[in-house]
Formats: sequence, structure tokens, C-alpha cells
Amino acid sequence: KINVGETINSGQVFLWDKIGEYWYGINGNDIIEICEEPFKIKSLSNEKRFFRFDDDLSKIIPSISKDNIVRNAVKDFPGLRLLRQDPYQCYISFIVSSNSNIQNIKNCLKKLCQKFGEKIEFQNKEFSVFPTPEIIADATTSDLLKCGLGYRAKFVKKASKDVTKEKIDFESLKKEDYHTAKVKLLERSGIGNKVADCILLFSLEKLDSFPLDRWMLRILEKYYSSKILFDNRTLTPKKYDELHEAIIEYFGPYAGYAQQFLFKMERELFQKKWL
DNA sequence: TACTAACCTGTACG
DNA sequence: ACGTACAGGTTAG
Repeated sequence: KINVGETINSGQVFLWDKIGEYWYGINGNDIIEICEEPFKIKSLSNEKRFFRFDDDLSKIIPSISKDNIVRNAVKDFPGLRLLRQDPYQCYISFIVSSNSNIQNIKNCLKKLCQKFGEKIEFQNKEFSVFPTPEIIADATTSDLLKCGLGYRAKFVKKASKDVTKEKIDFESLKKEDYHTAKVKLLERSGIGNKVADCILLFSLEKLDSFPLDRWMLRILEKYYSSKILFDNRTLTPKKYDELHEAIIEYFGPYAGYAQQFLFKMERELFQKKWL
């Protein structure tokens, strides 16, 4: 059974807020409301695939449980789930995320919605949904800069133009395999290995994607140095690919789920130290 | 192909 | 108060 708070607060999504017992989130042009106890979910579009209830956890969990590290992470966060995000929102979110932190990412994306997104009333509350690629592609750089994007503003604009010009089509990427889809994402501006893997895992059905950021490298070094070998800390594109190969070989086709559990585990460990 | 520096912004620390 | 470091990376050279 899903733990909504745990899942929302695991670095996948940035446009969610809790009001009373209810969580509200923006997903593309959709708005989702979810309450955990008693369980209730409602959305503007009536689409309920966001929480991936269709994933067969009884198959996935055993598949990724290769060692006690993962087994403990799953035991500590049994309600953690991967989410199925709107691809364009996910694409922009992770371009914005580069060299930044979660709080800053949230601020930027919220401003993007408020400035450029359509205002919609839902459950007697006012929301601003995520802007369309067309709106962002036509926005002026100075307006984008007002959202706090900094040097990423030009990446966001260019990447949006690529969507409107159909240089990239998310629906077809969903049908491609991991590697083919990744190559196409890497051609877009502001997207490197890590950002591409986040987009693939969180919005394009690539459960064999395994985003390697600073945290994951720390985790691999700390718990997996004997199981998965990789050398120094400068991760060149070639080494990134090789490491990803080794990880898939170890964790299998649902490695992305393993990544999410491990990431959550280590983040919580760190946060508690500060309290 | 590998390595390095520069990069917007916000916040925490000395 | 003000400088410096650093945060879930990418790009240009």
C-alpha cells in the first residue's frame, strides 16, 4: 500500500503540497488530489495512472532484492512508489534541477506555473497547472529569468521549442527501448546523462533507467564498492554508461525501483542527522 | 575521449 | 554585514 507523503517527498516530483489530510499535485494540465486515510484519489482528468498502481510490486520487489541493503530500504519505506509523470513537465523539471537543490527547483517550477500556466479551480481551490510547450517556447528569456531559472532559462526555452517542432516526441519515446530513447533526449539542450535518466525513469516507462547523481555515487561507494566496481569520482559519459550496464546486470530490469529505495533511504539518513 | 572551468540562484556558515 | 562554499549537472573549450 502506497505511502503518499513518503513517495511525494522522494525527489521525483516538485509541485505537490499538503493541505490538511489531502495532498494536491500538478501533473501537466492535470490536478490530482489524494488522501491516504481513508484512501481517496481524485483528479481533474479522471486519469489515475499517476501512482502506478498497475505495477506488480509482488514481482518487482523480489526482483530488485539482491542484497540486504535493498531489502532493508524496502522494509523501511514499504509505501514508496515510483510515479508516472507528465513527460513534458518531467523533462522541464529535471532540466531545471541541474546543479540546483530541491527547494530551489520547487520555487522555480512553481513560478513557471504561476506565470505561464492556466489557472484552474479544482475542489474549491485555485491552481496553476504546468504551462504548455508552446507557451514556454514563445516566452521571452527575460520572463523565464524572472522564474529564477538562471542560465537554465535558455535550455528550457530551447528544449520546449524542440517539443513544439517535434524534434522530440514523448509518446514515441515511450515505445522505444531505454538506449534509443536516451540518445534522443541527450541531443536536447540542458540534458546530460543524469537528467535524461530521470526523465526516462519518471515519465517514459523506462524502469531500467538508474539516474546516477552525487547521492547515488555516494551510495554505491558506501554500500556496493565490493559488488559493483567503478573507479574514481569523475564520471565521464563513457564511465556513466559502463556503470549503468553493471548496475542493470546486478539489479535487473527494475533497477529504477532499486534506485528509488536506495536514494530515499540515504536521504532520510542524512536529514535525520541534522534534526 | 578525458579533463576543467564557468555558470544562475539561494542559503548556510565563518 | 559580506565573502565563500555548496547544492540531485551540463556545456564549451
